[in-house]
Amino acid sequence: MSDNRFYITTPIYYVNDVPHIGHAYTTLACDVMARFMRLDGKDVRFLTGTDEHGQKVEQAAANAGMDPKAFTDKVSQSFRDLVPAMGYSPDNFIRTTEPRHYAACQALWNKVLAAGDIYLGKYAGWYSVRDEAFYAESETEVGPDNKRRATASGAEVAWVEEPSYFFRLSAWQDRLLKFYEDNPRFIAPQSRRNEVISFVKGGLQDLSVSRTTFKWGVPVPNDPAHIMYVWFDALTNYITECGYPDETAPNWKYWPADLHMVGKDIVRFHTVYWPAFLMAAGVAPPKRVYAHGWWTNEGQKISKSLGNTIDTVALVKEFGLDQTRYFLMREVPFGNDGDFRRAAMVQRMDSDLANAYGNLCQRVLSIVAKNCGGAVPAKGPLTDADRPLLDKARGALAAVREKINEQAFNEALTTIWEVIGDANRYVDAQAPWALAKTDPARRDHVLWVLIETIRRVTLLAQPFMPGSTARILDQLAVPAEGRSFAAFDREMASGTALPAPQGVFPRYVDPAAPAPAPKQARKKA
RNA sequence: GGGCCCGUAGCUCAGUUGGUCAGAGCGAGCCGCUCAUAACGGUUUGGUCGCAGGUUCAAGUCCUGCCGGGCCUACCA
Repeated sequence: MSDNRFYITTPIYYVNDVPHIGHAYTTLACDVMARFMRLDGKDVRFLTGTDEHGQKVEQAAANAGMDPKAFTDKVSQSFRDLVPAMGYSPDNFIRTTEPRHYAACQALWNKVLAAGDIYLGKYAGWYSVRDEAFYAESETEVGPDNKRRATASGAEVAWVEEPSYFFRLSAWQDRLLKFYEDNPRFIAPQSRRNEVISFVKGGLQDLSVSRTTFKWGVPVPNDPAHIMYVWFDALTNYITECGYPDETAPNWKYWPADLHMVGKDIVRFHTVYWPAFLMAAGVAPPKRVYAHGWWTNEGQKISKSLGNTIDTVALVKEFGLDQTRYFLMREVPFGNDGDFRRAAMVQRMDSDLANAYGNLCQRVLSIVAKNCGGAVPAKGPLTDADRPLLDKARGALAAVREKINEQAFNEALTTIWEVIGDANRYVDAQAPWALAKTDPARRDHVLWVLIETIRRVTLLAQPFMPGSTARILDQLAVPAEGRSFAAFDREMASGTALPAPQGVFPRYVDPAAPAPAPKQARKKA
């Protein structure tokens, strides 16, 4: 709709899971987007939440001797706790157990039904409770214990026959392909887009969208023996938030979403089923779905059975919040799988943050504090030595914005750090400590250029590291209203009093031994 | 079986539509500086651009085959 609005969502997380780096990563990417867009003057809506329905939850609640709602109230808390722990800034945290969500699901269902794209049939097949999915017989195999399991997931399956409502997905193949073609940005990255198109071209089968084997979910209108398929329920949260079906609701202005951020495992639900549901109901599909990759841990796949899951909160505790956020966004080209290595984490923390950025701030600010009376020094005439640095800093906003619009977070950070690198080189080349004796006015001017450059890169780094950058901006005496991108070109005013500088990015301190790390720590693995 | 992606310096990766494309960062060695969080800067580090062919005046950059890694999907059953 209005290009001044920006609506971004995380998937809603299944409460039966324990939060891990996958959840944290998806939400972090959204948080960076949301913060950037807010700073860039957009009217942002950033939504995250939890998916609380389904047979697994029903069973888990029963096992715990609890009512499902009470149970989900409890287990969803760990996801809500992640918000402050990771510094996320969602505008709302939605839960599928909210009454308004039931209303939205049922309204969407009725629309699709009225359009003739939902019909009652019968489903028979091998069903896995754990996977919440039906499998073709060929997708299962009988193990030595005589139990049949899904080949892909290893989950036990049972033969189930039940009446079921179906979504007429088979009728949407051509319209979906047309939609993909007309909206080349809809699926990202490109490789995922290729996969989805290839999948849809391979033919689509009607989709079972209701279950009668359990109760914990949204009842099908006028046929409460049926509970809606979890994905029909879950995906709808994105429009529930906007007030659906009330298209006069205050939040409806945010729809269609600008970006659904998802992990690569749930691309299909978001790029095939979801736009088909919406188009069937006469609702505009979202503008873009970005499927990011997975993390491995020191080169190994992460799995619960291996016990090598990564607890992001523990990372924050050891390395710091902004350091962790920076690493996750910087280390890997967004969209690719990434490998978490402690050595790399420490490397980033020390080289990029402490040495390059933190030390730049510290060295410049301490010269200013000692030589310029603790105030922003006087700007003098610009020379050819100053212009390349200042020009690059000035151009960085547009460059970073371009990267952010493509979710190229690592490239956005690279762009910022190029300026930081140039600034460090500029310090050495200009040697303000030498100028102190020969040309104090020039010295002041050089320091002004540096402070101005630090201000700009720090403004741009805010979405990634909100806490640390706020502290640096405090040290630059940049007022709150000077921290949005609207103020990007508002230069530092000479004479402004500055507080005493303080280090913001410490180097990593090994809590164990003071012994230096072995030099060739990672030769082979 | 079909499809998609990838394999470039020790490590992580950039390399548009073929012709300074053989690069960056990190690590390591050497040198310099001293404002700073022993931080910063300069410089070096000599990679058959997975392998083998082909197209072209010219190919990491296009084509074919092969090897290796990842992913989507199908089926044999």
